[in-house]
Formats: sequence, structure tokens, C-alpha cells
Amino acid sequence: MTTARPGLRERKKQATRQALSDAAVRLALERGPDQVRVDDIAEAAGVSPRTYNNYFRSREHAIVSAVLAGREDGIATAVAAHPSDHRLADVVTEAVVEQFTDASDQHPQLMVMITTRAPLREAFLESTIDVESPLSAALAARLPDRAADTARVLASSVAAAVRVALEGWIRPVAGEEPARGAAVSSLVVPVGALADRLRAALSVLAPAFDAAEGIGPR
Amino acid sequence: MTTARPGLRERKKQATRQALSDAAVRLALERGPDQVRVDDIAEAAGVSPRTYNNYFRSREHAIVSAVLAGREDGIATAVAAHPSDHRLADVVTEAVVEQFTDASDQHPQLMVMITTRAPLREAFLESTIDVESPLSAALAARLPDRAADTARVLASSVAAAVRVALEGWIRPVAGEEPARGAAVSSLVVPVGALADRLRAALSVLAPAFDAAEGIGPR
DNA sequence: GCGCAATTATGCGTGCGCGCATGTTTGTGC
DNA sequence: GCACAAACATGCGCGCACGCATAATTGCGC
Repeated sequence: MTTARPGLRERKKQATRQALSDAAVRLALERGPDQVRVDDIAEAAGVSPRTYNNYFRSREHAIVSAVLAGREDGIATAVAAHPSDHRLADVVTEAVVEQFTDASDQHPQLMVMITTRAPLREAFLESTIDVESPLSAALAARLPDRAADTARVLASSVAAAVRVALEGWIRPVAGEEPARGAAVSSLVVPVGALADRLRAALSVLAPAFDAAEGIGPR
Repeated sequence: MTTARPGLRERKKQATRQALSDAAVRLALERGPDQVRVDDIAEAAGVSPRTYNNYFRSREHAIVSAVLAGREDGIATAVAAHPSDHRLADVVTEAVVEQFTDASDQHPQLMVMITTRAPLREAFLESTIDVESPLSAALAARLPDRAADTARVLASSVAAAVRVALEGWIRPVAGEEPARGAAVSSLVVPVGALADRLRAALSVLAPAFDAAEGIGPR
């Protein structure tokens, strides 16, 4: 049940994207993110440096993308797929939590690196915006009147809440900043705490979801 | 009734910042934002190009700052100053609306330029993040238990909602993109619509504010 | 006033993001 | 198949953001 036919062109594009992202991650983990030049990444992926910039706006985004790729749709489809006899707020919360725990589960060292380097942190937080569009669509489908504007506000608020949770989670971890050039050192990232923070942050928005759903206050 | 003493040093800093921002705006309005080099701005402000970058991360931020400078604190102090027998949601909403109508009131042509040029739009939207910190502090002061985490989530959600409203307001205006190099042409910006959009977007979050305040549900 | 510490301004060098022009590949109608 | 259009890859060039090292400026204690 693959999604119809991506077409050869599209598949090649994704392959290139993947290759670039993988190369960026590998090199960054090996020698530290500051010692990776764009040319290195491009060469490792077998494309020209200029082409690299057609896929990613910055080195940081290429690295972060390895962790976040597909997460947006993961959240959106989880929301869309869930039975409608649950509170929307809960459905969204669990979808978000799952995607993030899952992410930091599959790339533990990468997560350490991202959380300990300022530019990567920024790119990571910045990427939370990417959920907005798919999530907004999924939400609209489950709202009375398919209220598009309301859905947009809720979606972007979710992204904002996620950002807050991530910031709060990252800060404690970032005890000391590693030297400018240095590969990643092992360090325990408390994933469990992230889930709690996400839930706490999103719970603040729950009343807004309830109201939008038409569930009365309380 | 100036706030204590900023100190000479601090005043000079602000003066430089102001000079840079003013120069950036003036040149951008005169010859179009694409025809303004960083060196021009620095020269017009009487500082070195390198110094310019100690104040603004990009050309765009220098321009946008002229409109947004102080707005963050404006919103925050408005929230802090308001009598506490109003719904927090209403107080915040009106504070936001006032600051934005006021802003586009004082710099009409600048607003046209910002809304019609993609890079400036982005910088403008990006700058909504700056309200978060002061607003968060102001909100915390008015929440039961001074719940800092809740305040942060609410503040960033407000910023997000504002972003959505601005995006929705900008899109209709941006009918056709001006040529790459061109000074600003006159064009009517429907400010009233912005206020409505802001109110609509923020009303979605109102239930969350009520709940955080302890009113509303039960 | 005077000198010392902290802050700020400046110069220089490097890597980068991206617009533009051009060659190359992929998809489509006949 | 074949030609034609659309999408993509690449090379080149220009500003630009920013780290680092250094000089100038400011503030403070005495």
C-alpha cells in the first residue's frame, strides 16, 4: 500500500535529500558540526555545492532534518486517524509526544549534539513551524464548520507550545557548551522529562481545543 | 520621569541603534530595499559596517525594528497596568490590537513596503517572537501561583496567533510583488482588517486564558 | 583628576546563501 | 519513437553574517 506512485523524478529528489541529510549527520557526528563545510556534505552526497542549497537553507537544517523528517505528517495523520470520540486536545497531545519520544529514540547521539550546540538548537526549534500546515489541515477536518482560521491558530499554538517545552527541556541539559570544534560526547538525555514537559505545555491549550470542538467549558 | 538613569553608555548604544534603523528605513524607502547595501546603511549612520552587524542580524531586521521597537514592552506594560477585574484574554487582546494599529498608523508607507516584500515579511513575522519574553513575565504576574510555565505557553501562543493573523492579513494585500528594484509605491493597507483578524485569532485562545486564570470552567 | 577593568567599535578573513544564466534530465502529447 | 516543455543540476558572482584579534571608549574606585 505504497502511496500511489511518487514518480521517478520525485523519488530521485527524495533520495538526494536523504543522501544530503545523511552525509551531513555522519560528518557532523564524526568531526563535530563546526568542522563540516558545505562542500564536504555536497561531495559526500555526490552533488554540487550549489545543489545542496536547493534542498537545505543551511547546514543546520540538513542535520536537523534527519531527526524531524516526516514527523509533521506523522502528527497530522495520527490526528486524522484517531477515533473521534476522544478529546481533540488529548489526541493531539499524544500524537506529539509519540513523535518526539520516537525521534529522540532513534537518534540518541544526534539529539545530544543538537541540544548542546546553539545553532543546531535554533534550527531545531525553528523547524517546529513545519508541523503547522499539515496539522492545521488535520484539525480543520475535525472541527465544526471545518473552521480553517481556528485550526490555523490552534496548530501554530501547538507548535509554539512544543517550542516552549523543548526550550525548557534543552536548557537543563545544556550545562556546559562543548568546545567550538569537538565531536559529540556521550551524555544522557532525559527523554522521559520531554514527554512530561510536552504534556504540561499542551495541557494549557486544552481548554481552547475544547471550546473549538464545541465541548462546553468543563 | 525618565526611568532612573540609563547611563551614558546605554544611551549612546540606543542612539546608534536608532540611527542605524532610521538610516535603513530612509534608504529603503528612497530607493527600494533591494538597492540598499549594508555599507550604505553603516555609512549613513556613521559607523563601520562591522558595527552594524553588532546591532542587527540582517538588513531586514534593521528596517522592521523601526516599526516594532518598543512594541513588546508596550504590550507587556499595558497588560501589567490594566485593572485586574477584566478577563486576561481581553486585556491581552486589546493591548495587542492597540500596538499594531498604532504601529501601522505611524509608519504607513513602511508597512506597505514590509507587507509587499517577502524577505521583510519574514523578518516581520519572525519578530513576533520578541513579545514572548516580556509578555510572559507580565502574564505570570497575573496568574494564580504566578505559574511561569503556563505564562510562557500562553505568551508564545499569543505570538503564534498574532503571526497567523498577520499572515492572513498580508496575503490579500500582496496581490502582485513589485519588481526586484523599486521604491515603494502608494497602496492602501486595510488596517481595520488587521484589528479584526487579530481579535478573531486571539479569541481562539481566550478559553485557555480563562482556564489559566481560574475562571470559566466551573 | 588618574589608572584600571569592562564594554564597545573596527578591520580582516572565511564560509555561506542565493540570484541569475546555462546545460542536463525527466515527463508529456502526438 | 520524437520533439517540446517543465523541472532540475550546476557554475559563477555578489553581498553578507560572523568569529577573532585589536584599538578606542566609557565607567568606577580612589
